[in-house]
Amino acid sequence: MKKILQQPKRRNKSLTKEIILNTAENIFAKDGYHKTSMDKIAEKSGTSKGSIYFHFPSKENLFCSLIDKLTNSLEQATIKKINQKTNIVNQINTPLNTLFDLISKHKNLTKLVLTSSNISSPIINEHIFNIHERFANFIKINLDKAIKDHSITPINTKITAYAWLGAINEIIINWIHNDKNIPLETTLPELRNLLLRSIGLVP
Amino acid sequence: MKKILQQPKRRNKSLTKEIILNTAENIFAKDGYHKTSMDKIAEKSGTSKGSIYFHFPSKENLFCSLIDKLTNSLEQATIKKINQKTNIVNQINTPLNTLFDLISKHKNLTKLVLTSSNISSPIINEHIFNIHERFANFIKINLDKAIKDHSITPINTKITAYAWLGAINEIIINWIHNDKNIPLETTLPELRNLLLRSIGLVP
DNA sequence: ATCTATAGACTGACCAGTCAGTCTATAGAT
DNA sequence: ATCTATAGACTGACTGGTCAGTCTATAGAT
Repeated sequence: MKKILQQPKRRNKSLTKEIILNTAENIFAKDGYHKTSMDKIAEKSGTSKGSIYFHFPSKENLFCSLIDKLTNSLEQATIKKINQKTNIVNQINTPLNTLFDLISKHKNLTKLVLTSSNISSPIINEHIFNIHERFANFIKINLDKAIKDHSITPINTKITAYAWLGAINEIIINWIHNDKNIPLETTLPELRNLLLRSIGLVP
Repeated sequence: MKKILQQPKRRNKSLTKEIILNTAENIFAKDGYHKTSMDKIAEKSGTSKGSIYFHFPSKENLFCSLIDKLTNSLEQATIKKINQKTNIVNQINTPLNTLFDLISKHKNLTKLVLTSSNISSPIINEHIFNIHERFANFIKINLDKAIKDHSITPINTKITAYAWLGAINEIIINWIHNDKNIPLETTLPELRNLLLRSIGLVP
């Protein structure tokens, strides 16, 4: 057996896990899932491959953990805002503002989440699909509420929710792609009006 | 050097190219970009790797050729339909019908085109982005026309076009994922109304 | 004889995941 | 206060496999 001196170990409990997550976040966001190797994450995080596999069972799992972390914070921030507002227009406006604001600050990550459909891993695909479902459901529930209290006329809220989700995604993806430093917020008024009109409200 | 007898060659000019394209289409659609190897395409098509690389310079190029072939036929079919119709409601309804009809018949391929964003290849990403742009532009031009002849009130047609594209995509992706044999057409009336309302028309 | 299409063995790079072993903090015994 | 023993965090060389792309040989057409 070879005997090669190891580097001195860090001793910070699972602060290492946090370091790995943060590094992975950056590299995945920059290079995408397939071009990111576990070796690179180990190198850039100043840890080691063994350490990564000590904290995460697989690359897929690490990736899903990341996506969860991100979408959870998005969801929490948006829910907090929507509950403060009473009328339907503000209920659309305010969370959309919050969403756009957060997204502007996490451009690469958003791209990662929005476009990681074709990773060819059933596990990840299912994960991403569930996130879409969660967000669509969030929209649906709020539309259902609005119908119940007669703020809007009855419509198929499931289809509407998915259509809205897709519309918002596409606007964001397009904005990410053209990084011309135009703030995402400039599209907000038009998009909001579009969404409002689509459920029969006149902005 | 080993000397192993080759199989007899096929002699069909560049019918081979067509065979390769068709086989690749099926495998890419079923397994996704990364899980599809050139060896598998060679094997399943009954040709060889050498033959594939004779007809296509790279895997990326083969994939892009495929996407082009598909989107071109979609675009052609849709354009043909839209030009026949005069009033705005039919101008939305008819091509949407055609689109949904074609998509229903090419479920796997649609999935392939709609979700191949995170392939981590700059060339393919750019290609896909251009296709989005082309489709959005197609919608935009028709909306602009409608504004010009006062069928609808002025709006930001670029944002609207991308929002529509995203909405339609998301509905389709969702339909593909839940393969419960529910025909895609059932979502059509609601989606069409949604789109119409979003530009200020009352269905 | 030359050109074109084809076959498939081969190369080289890359990479997820494993494993045998190392280091360090601390709990409990003395 | 000092001395183990154990747990748990960590290391990086290594393995086994994959796969895009290359190369040489060759069959048939002109």
